[in-house]
Amino acid sequence: MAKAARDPEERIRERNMRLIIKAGIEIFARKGFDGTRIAEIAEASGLPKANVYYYFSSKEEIYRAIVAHLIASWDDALKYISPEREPAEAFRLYIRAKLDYTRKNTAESRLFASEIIQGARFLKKKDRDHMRQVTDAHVAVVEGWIAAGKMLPVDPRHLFIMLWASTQYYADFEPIAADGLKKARLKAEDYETAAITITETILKGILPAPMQGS
Amino acid sequence: MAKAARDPEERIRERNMRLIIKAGIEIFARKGFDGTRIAEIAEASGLPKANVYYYFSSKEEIYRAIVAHLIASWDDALKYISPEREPAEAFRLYIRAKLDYTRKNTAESRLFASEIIQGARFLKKKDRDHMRQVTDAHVAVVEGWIAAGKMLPVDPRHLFIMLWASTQYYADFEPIAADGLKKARLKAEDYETAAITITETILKGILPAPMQGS
DNA sequence: AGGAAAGTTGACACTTTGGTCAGCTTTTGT
DNA sequence: ACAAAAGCTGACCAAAGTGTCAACTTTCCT
Repeated sequence: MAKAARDPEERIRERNMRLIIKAGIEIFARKGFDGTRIAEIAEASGLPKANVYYYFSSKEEIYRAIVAHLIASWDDALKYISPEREPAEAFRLYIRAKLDYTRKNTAESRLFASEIIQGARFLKKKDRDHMRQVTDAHVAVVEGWIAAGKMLPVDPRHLFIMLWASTQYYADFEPIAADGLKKARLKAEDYETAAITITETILKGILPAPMQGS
Repeated sequence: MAKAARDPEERIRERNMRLIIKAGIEIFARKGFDGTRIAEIAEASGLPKANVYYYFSSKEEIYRAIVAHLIASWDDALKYISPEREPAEAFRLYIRAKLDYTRKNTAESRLFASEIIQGARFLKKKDRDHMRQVTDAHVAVVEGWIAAGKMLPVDPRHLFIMLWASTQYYADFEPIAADGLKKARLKAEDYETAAITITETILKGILPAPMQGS
């Protein structure tokens, strides 16, 4: 009897939890875990504080729910790095996808950055293992390409770090990026130019020089 | 009479302020502005809380003192990007200097990152203008190199962002960088490999292909 | 030596915060 | 229609936070 549940039309719960999570992402991203007040999340989601506590039993629970959700998106862009593809195409797509994600999910990206800077206190070992595994798999693909002579011998792990760094910077450090580009705020076209610059530069850096005898 | 001061041997004041600032950098970096408690800074610096308030009248004053100090170091590595140098040499030195700084001043680097992610609330207009000016000057140098055919036509502003991003990532996001490299913690040698990979990749990406007639 | 300036600090006042709860209203299945 | 389940919330703590202060000790200059 403890199991019985009300499946159909569980809309209220869903909607309110979504509101809370959404507000939480925004505020946790800007204030970090310790700096975030639940009252603020409540206000931002238009619910009384006690109502927030009706759905989540603590601040940590809200935060964990969000972080857990973020991990899932780690893999998404990496899927383009697959052995059947040519390296040039693969990296081109990867860079675009990553920039696209950060542009459209600025708050999530910042929240993740914030969590890491603050010492990755809420990243469970399981999550980190998962990320490591995914990375390992893609490192292997790159090593394959290098062995096949399709890429210059670059350290694949540092290469991935360069890509993560370059693609996240625009969203995570927008004030600095915008200042650097002499814009008030970043727009889609800036991300477009970024994609082109990063792609061209990195590709020239890792692909064998074209038309060259041995 | 308000001017009279005790110049010689003002050691106590200096020493205690240094202790407070040092502890503050560490804790602000990890917790952000809102997340930091003064009691924590007091404990970390070995002083009673009331003594901290004897030197600084508020949390914000400590924070501002630290941020102001950080701005000064923004220029340091950029000095290598100077017109008399060859681009290859300039970028090589710049990348090394920046990585070196972040490795040796991890907490400062993270504090700065944290401040930006949290919306650059305490970066004064004056500071941002200064950073912008410094950037502009170096963009001009790169444009000069491009005009002289010493570099491929890259968007200089996005290029600088790539460099900032790649060189800061290791310190700011150490947990992820370490996982990516399959290490428990980053050591000097990892920064060394990073310097090599970044330098080689970027240089190939921005320098004209060697030995090529038109 | 001795008085003034600088430094120190436990205790206190006041505010904010995370989290609880009892009782209310709404929704839902029958 | 109606009772049970789900949802809602104002009012309330205890704990933790920021900042103050009056009284004490140390350091410094002459």
